[in-house]
Amino acid sequence: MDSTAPEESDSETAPPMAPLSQLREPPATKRGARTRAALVTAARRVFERDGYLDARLTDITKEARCAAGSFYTYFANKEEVLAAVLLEAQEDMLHPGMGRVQATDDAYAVLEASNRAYLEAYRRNAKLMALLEQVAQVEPEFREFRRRRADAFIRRNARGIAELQARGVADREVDPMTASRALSGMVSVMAYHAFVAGDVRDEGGPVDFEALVSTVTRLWANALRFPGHR
Amino acid sequence: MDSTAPEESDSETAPPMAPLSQLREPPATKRGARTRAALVTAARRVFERDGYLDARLTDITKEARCAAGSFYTYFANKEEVLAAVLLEAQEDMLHPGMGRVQATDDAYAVLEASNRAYLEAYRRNAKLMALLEQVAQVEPEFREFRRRRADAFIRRNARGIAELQARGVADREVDPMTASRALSGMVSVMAYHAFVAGDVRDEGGPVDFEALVSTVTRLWANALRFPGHR
Amino acid sequence: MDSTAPEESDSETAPPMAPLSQLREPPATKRGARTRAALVTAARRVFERDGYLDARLTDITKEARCAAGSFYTYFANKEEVLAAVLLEAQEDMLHPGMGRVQATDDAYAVLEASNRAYLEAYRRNAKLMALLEQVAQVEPEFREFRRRRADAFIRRNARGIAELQARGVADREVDPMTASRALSGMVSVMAYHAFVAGDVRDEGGPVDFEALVSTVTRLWANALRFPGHR
Amino acid sequence: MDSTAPEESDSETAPPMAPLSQLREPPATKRGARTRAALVTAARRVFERDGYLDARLTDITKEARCAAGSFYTYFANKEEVLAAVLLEAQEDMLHPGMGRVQATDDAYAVLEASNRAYLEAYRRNAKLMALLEQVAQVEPEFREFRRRRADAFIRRNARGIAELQARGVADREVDPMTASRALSGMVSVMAYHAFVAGDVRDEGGPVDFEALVSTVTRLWANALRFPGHR
DNA sequence: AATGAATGAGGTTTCATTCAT
DNA sequence: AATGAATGAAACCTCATTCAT
Repeated sequence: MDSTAPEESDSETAPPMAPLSQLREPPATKRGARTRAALVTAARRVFERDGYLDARLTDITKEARCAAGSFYTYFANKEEVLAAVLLEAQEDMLHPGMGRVQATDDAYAVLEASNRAYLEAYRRNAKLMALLEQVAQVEPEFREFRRRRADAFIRRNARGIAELQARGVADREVDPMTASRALSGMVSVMAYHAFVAGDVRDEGGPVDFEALVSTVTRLWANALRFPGHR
Repeated sequence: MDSTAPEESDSETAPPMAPLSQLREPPATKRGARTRAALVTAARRVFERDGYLDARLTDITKEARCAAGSFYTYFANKEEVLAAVLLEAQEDMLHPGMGRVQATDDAYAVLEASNRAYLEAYRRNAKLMALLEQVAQVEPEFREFRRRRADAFIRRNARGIAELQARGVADREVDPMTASRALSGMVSVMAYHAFVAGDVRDEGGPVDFEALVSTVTRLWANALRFPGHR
Repeated sequence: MDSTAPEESDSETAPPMAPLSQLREPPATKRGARTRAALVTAARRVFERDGYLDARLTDITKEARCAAGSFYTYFANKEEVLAAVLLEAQEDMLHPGMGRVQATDDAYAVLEASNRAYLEAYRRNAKLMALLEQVAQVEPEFREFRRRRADAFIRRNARGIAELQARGVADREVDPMTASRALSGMVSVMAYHAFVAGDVRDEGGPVDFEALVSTVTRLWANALRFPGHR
Repeated sequence: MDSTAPEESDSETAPPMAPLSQLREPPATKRGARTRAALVTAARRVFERDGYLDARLTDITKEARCAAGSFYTYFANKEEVLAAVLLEAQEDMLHPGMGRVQATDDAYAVLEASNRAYLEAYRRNAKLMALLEQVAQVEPEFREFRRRRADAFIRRNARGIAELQARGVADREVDPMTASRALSGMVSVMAYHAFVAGDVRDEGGPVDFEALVSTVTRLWANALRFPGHR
């Protein structure tokens, strides 16, 4: 089974990240490719530093060491660079690689591995996740993006839950999609709190990552009434 | 026990909503009070309609049928009216009244009532909650506000969990605060999805409120391993 | 003889402070008189604290503990209160009383006494003088006021110089008015530097008043070639 | 010796006009340089016409035939353009060139030449001097600018006085700095009266420049008791 | 006389986007 | 392709003055 995750979408089948993939054709020359890449990198840095709303296009071009006008050779506006930034990071954000435990039929172990993979990915991309949260509140296009990303996770986990129900491992009373939404949401909220909101908190040192994984997994397993663990 | 809830703050004891309570002295005359009230009402309407960022002060004064300058008789800026709007709605948002089941010792029933009360309050104030989510991404002052609001709920529920653990009704392996954060977060995510994000969803009709309450309650109870229910 | 002074006017004969004397009739009731007085006092305090330009009418009414509207019962605008403030202080600013040495024919002693009186008056009213300098740069009406005030001093001193020339005590080569303008200006510049600009200076402690008087007097006497002193 | 002058600053060694020299990097292109220059010229014209306070930024851009926003490409605000205006005129205001009489040891002739040079420079820049007086009353930064400018003159003259004292040509009883402040101030007051205040005066025709120079020089020489001149 | 709320004109400032070089 | 200056719409905010109680 495949667990976790919050308010996002895009399974492997669905047209991935639809609205954001409408990018113009890639630069023809090498120099063009270099400039474009510099802009994307710069944009990510500026967005993560200043937030989407406070980021000015000139900040980005300045950071990329190119002229203000050059921006428009590659992007139509701020939204479009952000799309490029997210697209570039998408791979890592979407597919929290977890090959290891796949081969077992210990549902609990699989769940735990899955949660760990999700949380690690979240931690790795914390600033980007924070950015996405912000943008989603402001730009409908990205609200949709976030929704699809979340949905992808939720569906995946729902499939896992349904499977476990079939195997008699999970409580059959709950609707798999609803349960998945609730539990995936639970994990994503914890991730947000630990890696985004927690960043700025003075209280408490850094989050105990393993404790987080195990608490979340335990609650999830309990919620589905996994049999006889612990 | 007293359950549920997401990213909010301020118990009955703590200085309620600290940063927002720094209000200037109330208007001295009746007319002043009327104008101020009109502005707050107008602001709420405009904020809910256009969002915080797109709301222009002149829209608010226009809606309140007063001159642009009058705004500044009562508020220093957009933030301050929003504070007033939230303050006015605070009562209802903070204390999802649930007197009924208090007297029972049936933990499950109390939990369910508590969740229902929370979700009802969320639904009643859905637009405001959406607004708060948006503003929290943009204005640190309101991020703090949201955090305190969430914390209040989380603490309250953590106390409930600890109590149940003491009575042997809840799983003693989990840290009450962490579990509360996870489960309260789970409920708030569901509420957000149902009443905020769901508003704009085309798919699916209106959310089945009772199903929501019972699913959430069941997962919560399971997660804490309430004994032998259902 | 009667010395000193800067760029101002109003002798005893000329229509004193013409543009400022157009005040409305005094308040009829006792209460009115009290309010008006409070406003003038408050205005002086606010002007001296914030400067003329930064002083807001509401600051003045607040300081006077009365309503904004009440201001217009007594004054048409900011200029008019300032006129009232200056008028009230005029006596002391214009007639640096110096009776003592009058009876002597020692020109040097008279000159010194006169300078001392002028400088003492300037020091006493330093904040008001600073205010006047500021306003004169901004409001033509008060530029004129300052000019008349200066002229009065200059004319008075010019008469003194002419007299001394007649008695053979002062250099006959210079035009009394021009010399008076130059030397009176010299004293006023020193006063401004010592009591206005000097206020904010960190360097040097407070000005040595007596040294100031004697230097200024010596230069003045020398300039007119008073015979054989010192 | 090197005489004259009032409220000014910055000798050849000191960091010249400190607070105003914090300029951003100059425009990179020719067009940029042209626009910037047009703005400075326009600003000077508008300031001299309307005064600093009444000058609106839009007046300046209109006068410079460019868009309102273009202003901010080169200046952050009104203060900054004024700084540019003053900086551009500084050379002429600060170094009233007078090479001619340098080679003589006739102290009186040198003094007279120095005074003439100062007064000529003042007259040439009369409108700017008036502007500086106004701004100094309003913007602390420019008050400081004026102070430094004056100080430079005063120090220069003080050195001259000290030298003459050493040569036995000037009265040794007075402190050179104080005397310089007084006499330099005297000259600047006369200049202000003749070229700034006098502009708007109806009475009297244009000032007799040579009479002004000679009166001021005579009083100055007398004040320091230059021996047996005439 | 006093009160204090209401008014509204108008300047400043920002910054995404365009465009001439 | 790159440059960087020019554009201008739009929103905020101030505060002297008026006016209804």
